[in-house]
Amino acid sequence: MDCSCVSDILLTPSVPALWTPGFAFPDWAYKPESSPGSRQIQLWHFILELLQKEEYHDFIAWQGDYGEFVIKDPDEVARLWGIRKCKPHMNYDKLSRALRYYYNKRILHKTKGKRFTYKFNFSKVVLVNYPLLDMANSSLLLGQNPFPGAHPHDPFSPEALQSLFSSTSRAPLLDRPITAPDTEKLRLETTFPFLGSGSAYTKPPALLPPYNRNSPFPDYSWGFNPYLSSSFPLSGSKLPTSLYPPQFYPTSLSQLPPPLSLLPGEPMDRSNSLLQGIPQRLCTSLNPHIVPPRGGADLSSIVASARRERAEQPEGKQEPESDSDLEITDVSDCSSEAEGCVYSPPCPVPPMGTGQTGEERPKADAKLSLEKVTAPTS
DNA sequence: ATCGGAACAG
DNA sequence: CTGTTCCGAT
Repeated sequence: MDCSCVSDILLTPSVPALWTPGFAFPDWAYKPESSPGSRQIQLWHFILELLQKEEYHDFIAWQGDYGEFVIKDPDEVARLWGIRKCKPHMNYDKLSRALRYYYNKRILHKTKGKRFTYKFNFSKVVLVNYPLLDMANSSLLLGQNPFPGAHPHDPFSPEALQSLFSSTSRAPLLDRPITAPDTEKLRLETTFPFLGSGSAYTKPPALLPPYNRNSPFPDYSWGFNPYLSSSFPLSGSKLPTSLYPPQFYPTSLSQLPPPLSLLPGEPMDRSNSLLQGIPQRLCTSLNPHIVPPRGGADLSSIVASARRERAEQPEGKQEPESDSDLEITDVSDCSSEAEGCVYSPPCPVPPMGTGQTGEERPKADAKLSLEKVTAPTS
């Protein structure tokens, strides 16, 4: 029998087909690898998604320090994971094993003493996915507080994370799904060699050349560097620049609507202006050469962050081994028929109600008011 | 509960 | 490579 794992949280109504790219996982990030046996969603990614939806807060939720989450219902989470991967016999024991593999990769680590509690290495996972967060971090390094009202010292505060991960707080940015024919995958490894596997930590980030010096890339002052698209020429040097095409950045950060208040049980009105108060000048001051007006990933901050994360490593288990290559892979369902719904713009309405395994509990309730903003016909 | 080795799958 | 499946050890 074929487990119809087509439906999944990713496809539930809580996530609009045109999920706002830019902050959370942009649709292009989910694009399936056009190679046979395209990869499937990764566990950490899946976890992040569960975490992001309130519907699952009974099973898994943020708790404790930033990046820390607790699996309240291991069996349920395992079940969901199993559904997603078409592994009917999945259980927490197995899922946790997979989770443990993340330790060495530093994507996760265990919060000792707390049952079923793990913690994300957001400086690693998030930064590369969330330029804005990175920006926040950057500004912190600059002694500024990008989030007036937010924790001055916690770029990864629960509030920040919540709002960044929450699809319900996502503001529709520029639309235009970047499904450019050549926008295949973007390996972080490619973008951030020092975060990638292989050369991992043996290649100090600090050694990366400044991005304007002898840059192999032309000066695309508007932020989007075509070189980052598909055929990223890694030949000579791998230079990180702006991680995302311009449409992934808000025209003006201050235009972003305030993130919905989330994180039940925690006072967080103050974080309402999380993404609003980011001074636009930061965008330019951080990376004047590459991403002037729209903000973007700042290399130095990422580097700093990566380092900090490293130092953070408790049992200095200097793993010369591969450190995560947080590849953003596709999230299409496990069936080879990923064509059905690739979770991207063309993705129609989640095929629910039909051949569901009946195990899912959609809990439809998303009342997203995300209107599709069609290109601001500039 | 948690960990991590080992074999194995896709 | 990312898990999945087992499993003995702690």
